[in-house]
Amino acid sequence: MSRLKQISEAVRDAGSLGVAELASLTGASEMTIRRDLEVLAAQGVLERYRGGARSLLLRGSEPPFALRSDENMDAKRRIATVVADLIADGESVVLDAGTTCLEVARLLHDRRVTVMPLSLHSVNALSSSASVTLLVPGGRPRPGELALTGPLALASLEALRFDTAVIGCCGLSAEHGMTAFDLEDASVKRAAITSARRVIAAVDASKLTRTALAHVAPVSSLDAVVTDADGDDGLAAAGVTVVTA
Amino acid sequence: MSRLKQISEAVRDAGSLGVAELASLTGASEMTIRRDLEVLAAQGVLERYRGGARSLLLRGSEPPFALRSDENMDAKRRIATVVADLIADGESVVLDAGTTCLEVARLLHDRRVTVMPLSLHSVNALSSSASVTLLVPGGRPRPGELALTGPLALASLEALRFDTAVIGCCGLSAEHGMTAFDLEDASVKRAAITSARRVIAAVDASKLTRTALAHVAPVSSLDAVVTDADGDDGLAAAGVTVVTA
DNA sequence: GTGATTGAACAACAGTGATGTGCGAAACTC
DNA sequence: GAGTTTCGCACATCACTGTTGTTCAATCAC
Repeated sequence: MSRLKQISEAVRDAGSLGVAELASLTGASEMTIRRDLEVLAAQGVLERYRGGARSLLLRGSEPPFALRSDENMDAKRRIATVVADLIADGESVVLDAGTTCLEVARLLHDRRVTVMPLSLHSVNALSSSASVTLLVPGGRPRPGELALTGPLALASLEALRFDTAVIGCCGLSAEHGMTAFDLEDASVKRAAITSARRVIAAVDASKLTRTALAHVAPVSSLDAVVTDADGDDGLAAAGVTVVTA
Repeated sequence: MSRLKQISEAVRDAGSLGVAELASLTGASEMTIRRDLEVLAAQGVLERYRGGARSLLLRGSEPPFALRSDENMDAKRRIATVVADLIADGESVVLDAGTTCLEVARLLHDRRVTVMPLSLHSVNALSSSASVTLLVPGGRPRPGELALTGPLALASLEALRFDTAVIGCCGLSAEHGMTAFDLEDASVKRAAITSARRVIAAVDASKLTRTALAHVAPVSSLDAVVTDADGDDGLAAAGVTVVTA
């Protein structure tokens, strides 16, 4: 686990922590801790005060993109590989924001497909590709996540129809369906689902036990769920095709 | 001048050149030349054949973004500084693609403004800013340039109204007005001009003697031209405010 | 006022990317 | 098909960048 993540979790669990304590916890020098705290404060994870920092992470929110991006890489890669295999050459795909979908974008780099990513991270991953026809949706990028949201994003999605939507989410269960932490995100995901003929959810197993604030869609609107470990989560019983990577 | 640029010009001037000749010209090893030619071929600058490469640069087109980006940096920076000073805090700005406008984007990074850049390069330059309200237009990024074009881009521009448009161009003269190499680009620039109350052209002096294929707008639609050296180009006589950086 | 905390400057360090060399493989010429 | 050229992979080298730790003067909180 990266030191940044370690600090962010320690501060979140304790509410607030001093620089010296974090230094002895991580084994790094105090100067390094200060620099780390500065980075985390810029990401909105915590708030500096003289001598330490206090957590700003709400219970219902998720840690920022930079801290999630290198977590569970194995699972994400395996899920992304399966998703990429489900996509045929020539297809048009709308690709959700999030770290798992970013892995899918990387795997599509040399494929002959049309892709509209809903986050600038994926746009950047694909912008150097000669084989991908890249479409950028409009919108306002949310800081850190760089997910494109707002009226411009919705308008872009409404103007187009895709073969497949690849959607990540923050929570997925047979009972509550697909849920997201952010209301804006939820409406963009919904628009993406509406504008696609086939919907694939790419979800690591930790999300299958979780439910977030904003409802996106019922499981009945999903054509397939790709995940990394099978739990008895009731999805299959609800009639969804579950693929385990 | 970078070796890449040197190679690209040598091949363009000669039509085609061998690896060995390029190696002795640049002083680099043949292996390095091969790697460079691979890069340039990927950018569409030239075409490899066994033993050498043949130029693909048409006379009427411009060299790709990567080769222009570090040319005339001084002039671009000076122009960009003046342009940034013309923009007041709180303004909404639509920012054209191109290397000069990218410099403007960099200068706006810590300002309190709303910006819609028309190229992904500028989007990336601004996406880490906490003070800029960033709006991404939709569109299809042109390879290399990453300028957003097409119906999605036009729709994004039509949906919004800006205080100021900062436009770069490939040619500008009192007689032919503002011109661009690419037809798609021209229509995006036109839409940007239409959706802004004030139009600033950021143009280095080399463009003032040139005219490109696609007509964008007459000089009468420009409120100010910022350039780096004054020639007797007739712009001032045509009633345009010319600012020399 | 006093002691802890901070941030800037500098040095050491590891990681990354660019370049060159050697060699076997592929391709072109005759 | 033999000989020659060209190619690209693998590895060593080098410069550069980004990270970390140390020192010290300035700043802040009490």
